[in-house]
Amino acid sequence: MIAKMDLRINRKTVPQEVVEKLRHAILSGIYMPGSRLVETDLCNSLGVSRPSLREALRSLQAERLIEIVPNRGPQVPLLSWRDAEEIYEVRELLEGEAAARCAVTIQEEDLKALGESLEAFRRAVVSSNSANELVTTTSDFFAIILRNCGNKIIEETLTGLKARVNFLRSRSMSLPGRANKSFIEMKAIYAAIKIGNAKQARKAAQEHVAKARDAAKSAFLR
Amino acid sequence: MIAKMDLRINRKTVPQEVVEKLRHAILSGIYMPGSRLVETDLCNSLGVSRPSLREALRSLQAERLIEIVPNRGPQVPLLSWRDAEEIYEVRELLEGEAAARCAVTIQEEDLKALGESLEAFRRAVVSSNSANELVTTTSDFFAIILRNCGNKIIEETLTGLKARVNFLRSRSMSLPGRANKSFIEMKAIYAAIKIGNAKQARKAAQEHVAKARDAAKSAFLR
DNA sequence: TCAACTGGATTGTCAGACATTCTTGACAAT
DNA sequence: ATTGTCAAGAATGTCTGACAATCCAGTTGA
Repeated sequence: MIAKMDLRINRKTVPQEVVEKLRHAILSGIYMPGSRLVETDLCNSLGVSRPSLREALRSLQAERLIEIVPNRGPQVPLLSWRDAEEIYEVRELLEGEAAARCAVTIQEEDLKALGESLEAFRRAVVSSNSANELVTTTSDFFAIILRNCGNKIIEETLTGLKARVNFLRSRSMSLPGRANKSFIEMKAIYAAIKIGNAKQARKAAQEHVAKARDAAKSAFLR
Repeated sequence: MIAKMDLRINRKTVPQEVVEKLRHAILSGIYMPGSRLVETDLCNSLGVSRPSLREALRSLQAERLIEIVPNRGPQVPLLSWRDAEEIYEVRELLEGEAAARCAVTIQEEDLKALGESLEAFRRAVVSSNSANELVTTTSDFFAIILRNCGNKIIEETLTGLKARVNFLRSRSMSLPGRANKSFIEMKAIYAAIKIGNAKQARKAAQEHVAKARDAAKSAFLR
């Protein structure tokens, strides 16, 4: 069977590539929160000019992945617990909504992909060798829900929070037992979506976020 | 009485100023949706260099105020009705939440400001000389609610939608009778916040957004 | 009529330069 | 010992100018 071919040619511009590389670097913790990013150094290690780099930095700034203080340059922002709490509050609203919508609109094919990503997460939980694996599979699971919620604004908003959410996930997933509980909650979301029960899907998603927040709180404040 | 002094020194950088000017220009309709923005022209009229301008364009792109197609440059995006609908859906969720939170947390001083901005809107409705006045006063009213909702993410998200929301407002406010209905709805939101009733505030805000969507729909599809 | 081509317009990208501002360490004053 | 002042060095803010890559429209030729 031939997979859907992606005909989009994406010739990436230099700033776009820089954004992706830096985003990945920040997310994987190469640059510690609070640390400053020196333009000249970045230019050298990335092999791009300062104007291109600075365009990329502006994009990352808009994504809240970095802060740019005038005359001090860019730095990776620190995440306070209150910041994290606010993120969970918004997630509870929007991911609940997304799951509910998804339950009614998702197509067979994407439902299958959702099931597979849940299975991938399960495998990551039982093998539990890599914290990173837990985060990416969780992230994939919710990304599929977002793609199928039928509202681009919700999708964009939560995608914009992904960086920080994954950062929080990497902390809470390391708590003993959290990954497994997380799996049970996600299974409930999947089940509700599968039977097309919007109300139940919203509730399950909101509960998951609430539990995730509690876990993150203990991981954060230790 | 001495007003609260703002001690923040805000020395603005060139790109920041460009962002503000272009944002204002786009919002006030100087650049029509779909029209292209030519970098050289913008540089000349703004009196800045291309690198500075391009940094500003990246910020505006992240705000979804412009689209940048590689090798074609920036342009003001067209807003489809589906796009608008999605915005109203998110507003219903987030502005409802914001109003509810605001009802419990707002301080005396800001409540007063909220009342004043409602009064300013009323005056704009009765004089009804300027559509622009209706939009800015409405926008101010909700901006105060957002500032006091206690969640920066919600505030940022809805602020990011402000451009397009105001565009839609300018259309629907021109419908006969809409401005007045809008005032009644906003008065209900204010009343609920004033008595600190979160549930009622959420409901009023959601109802307002729903009505605004209906109005926008008829204005949009005519 | 339609395909191919060509020239101008526009964007993508870089290098280099200089003014401005911040940081830091040293040194003087209280 | 703490505070204040100052200078050097580092980093950012911003511009100019240049050239390659790409797109678009009008022209040419079949």
